[in-house]
Amino acid sequence: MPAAAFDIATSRPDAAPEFSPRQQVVLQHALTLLVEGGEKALTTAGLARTASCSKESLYKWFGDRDGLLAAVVAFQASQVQFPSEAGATADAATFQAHVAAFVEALLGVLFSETSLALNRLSIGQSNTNSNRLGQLLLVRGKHMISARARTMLESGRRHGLLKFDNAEDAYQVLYGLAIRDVHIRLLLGEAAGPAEKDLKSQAETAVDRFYQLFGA
Amino acid sequence: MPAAAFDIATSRPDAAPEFSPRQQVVLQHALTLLVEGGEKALTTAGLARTASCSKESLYKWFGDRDGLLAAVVAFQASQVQFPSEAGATADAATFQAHVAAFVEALLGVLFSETSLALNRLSIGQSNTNSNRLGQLLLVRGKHMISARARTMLESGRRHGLLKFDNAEDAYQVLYGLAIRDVHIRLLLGEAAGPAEKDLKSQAETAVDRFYQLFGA
DNA sequence: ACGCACCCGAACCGTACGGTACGGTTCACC
DNA sequence: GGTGAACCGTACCGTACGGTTCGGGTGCGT
Repeated sequence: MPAAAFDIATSRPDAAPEFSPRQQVVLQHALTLLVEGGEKALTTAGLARTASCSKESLYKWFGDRDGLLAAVVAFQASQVQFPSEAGATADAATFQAHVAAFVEALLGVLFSETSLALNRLSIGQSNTNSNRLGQLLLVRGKHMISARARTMLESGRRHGLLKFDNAEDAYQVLYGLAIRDVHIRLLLGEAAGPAEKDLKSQAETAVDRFYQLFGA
Repeated sequence: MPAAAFDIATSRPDAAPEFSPRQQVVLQHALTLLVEGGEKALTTAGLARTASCSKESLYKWFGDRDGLLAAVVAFQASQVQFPSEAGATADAATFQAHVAAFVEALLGVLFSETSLALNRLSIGQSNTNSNRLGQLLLVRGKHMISARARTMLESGRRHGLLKFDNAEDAYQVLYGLAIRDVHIRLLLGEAAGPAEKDLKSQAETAVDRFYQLFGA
């Protein structure tokens, strides 16, 4: 049992695991394979060949195939960055624009091929392995974003720009207005239409409707 | 090549395939296996044992494993029934109640373990096999429901109860308000909380908000 | 120069599973 | 009673893939 294997069970869910540069390169290759061909395309032999490393190293670094998958998810989650929200509540218009920018970033992440591939992977594994991947994606992805969104919305409420009882509830409505059923359709393999590619107007429409419901 | 094999490629997507009673029993067993253990739990040998049939029959009926999976999806889609909407636009209150009932039924379907298992299956396969399963689920499931919803909303508009430009757009908003991110969280394996199990109040809240946006 | 840590590439093993073949049984129909 | 279709159970085959082992190579500290 190699001591350096990536074991998500023992690592804090909110702790950023540190991968060596070499390992990050390999994980990036794994991600590419995953985006191109789905889970069954990511075999240990195939990854070793693509990334020009040995299977022995893969097993030393990640323990087993599940550890590799978990590492891929954790690695990609650590790559996603949202725009800062410093001093975004100067006035009503800039705050609304800030919310729209947040939603646009959210759409950009969720509709990207990378995110779709990882969601497909986690969903496909969600009824096995005591569901480590799904939990990982939720904790490192969705819950992080949700927390960011809640603080943003709370800030708007404190400044008298929004009115709601429950920030989580308000965020879920914003999410629903923005994502609608596009996410699940993309996950199922439907190609994105032109309207779905215009993230900016989708975000603005969603925020407009959100303000109709929760604007002060 | 058995002549009776279920081949989704040659069957019209909107045509209901006819499975013999014996085959339906087997497909029900397959569905059970799928709900309990996910895709990898549905092996041909396992299904043959569970359903007390021979693998030979499975291959004769469904061609190969992909055909079996497609048949399971088609079978379950044919089982889902929505409440009739006959004469539901008598007055404003009953129409709104009807919309709420529709949304509640939608939530009931999408949040059921069966639907979740089939969505997980289709999503997991969506980057292989030229994506037959995802297309099947979309055409036989989502698009059917979407068509039903659009006619319902159009009816409301004709009676002066709703106001919108694009019925598809309005439906997507209704969908987003109702589903929010609950579907994807359940797909990822998160357990449904008590609030998520109260379909009726979720539906009513969603319809209330929908009327704030699209009520005449 | 020596040893040690790390790693690559390839060969190897065990197993699970998709798919096929075959003998035996039931049952409908003539 | 005979015949053939459908089907069950089981044994079997080929292969793909997860995981292990081993020989050799490279660079670094002493």
